[in-house]
Amino acid sequence: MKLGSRTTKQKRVILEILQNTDTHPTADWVYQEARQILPDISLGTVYRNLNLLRDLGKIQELNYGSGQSRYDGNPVNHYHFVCEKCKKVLDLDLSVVVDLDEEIREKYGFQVFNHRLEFYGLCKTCQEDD
Amino acid sequence: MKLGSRTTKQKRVILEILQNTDTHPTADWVYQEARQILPDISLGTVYRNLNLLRDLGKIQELNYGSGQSRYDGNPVNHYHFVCEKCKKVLDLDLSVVVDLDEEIREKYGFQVFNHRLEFYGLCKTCQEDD
DNA sequence: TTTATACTGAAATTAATAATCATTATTATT
DNA sequence: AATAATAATGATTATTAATTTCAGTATAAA
Repeated sequence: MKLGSRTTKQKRVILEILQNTDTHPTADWVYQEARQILPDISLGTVYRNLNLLRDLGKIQELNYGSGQSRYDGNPVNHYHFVCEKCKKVLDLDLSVVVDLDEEIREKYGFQVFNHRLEFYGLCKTCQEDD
Repeated sequence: MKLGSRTTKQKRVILEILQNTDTHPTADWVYQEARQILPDISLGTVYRNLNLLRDLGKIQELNYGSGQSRYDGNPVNHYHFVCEKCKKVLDLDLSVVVDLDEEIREKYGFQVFNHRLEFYGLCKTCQEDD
């Protein structure tokens, strides 16, 4: 038996929470949500499973600035917009630019696994009320 | 008088250290370097000035994963490659794709200030010794 | 239906960063 | 130059997010 091989209700609930939101929540938000379903779940278990699910490639961990990590239930690469005022992270429907990976491979000889692209600015609602 | 208005030797040394390296160092590395020149400088002062210089737009703070922040003495936008094995952060000489900002502005109505693009993989030396 | 061990909750621990505060140094004003 | 106002400092403490520990529990293989 190896790490991450057993299905537990905690693991299942955490993954479901992430797959049913597009808010790219923090570990603590996931914890609060999980408690609604499993009142005795601990924050440590949430962190443990978030790391596990990330390592298994089922979710993505996002980092913007030096704040806490955010988690994305969509494991497929896509880009994000981060509002600098309300701090919301929004999914962008842009075609992923794969040719850049190739350009770097050729130009520098690096092996490129993936890339991340994020945009920073003000979302629609935050532009209005300023 | 307002915050960040006075020139101190600590501030000058920290900025010079960052401008004379391309290693995108952590706060602690900057601290160790600064102590060679100013033995009594404190880590708190290093953090304070890094935040200040970032807010003044003279340096950039970089975040890859949930580890510690890295700092870039080049305030102009450019892209990075992060080696997942040796953790080195390398500058890339790619033309900045400004048209993407415009595309998002049009498509979503967001005001875009800037964007970040980073590539993850294995650098040349880490590809060899695996 | 026993056995091996992955996973858990609770608590303690770590690591990075920020805040506090009395003192010092810088700049503006006399 | 001397003085005054206050930004910045070093030293220390506090905060925060995240990880680790550990005895007990639950999962799944035998």
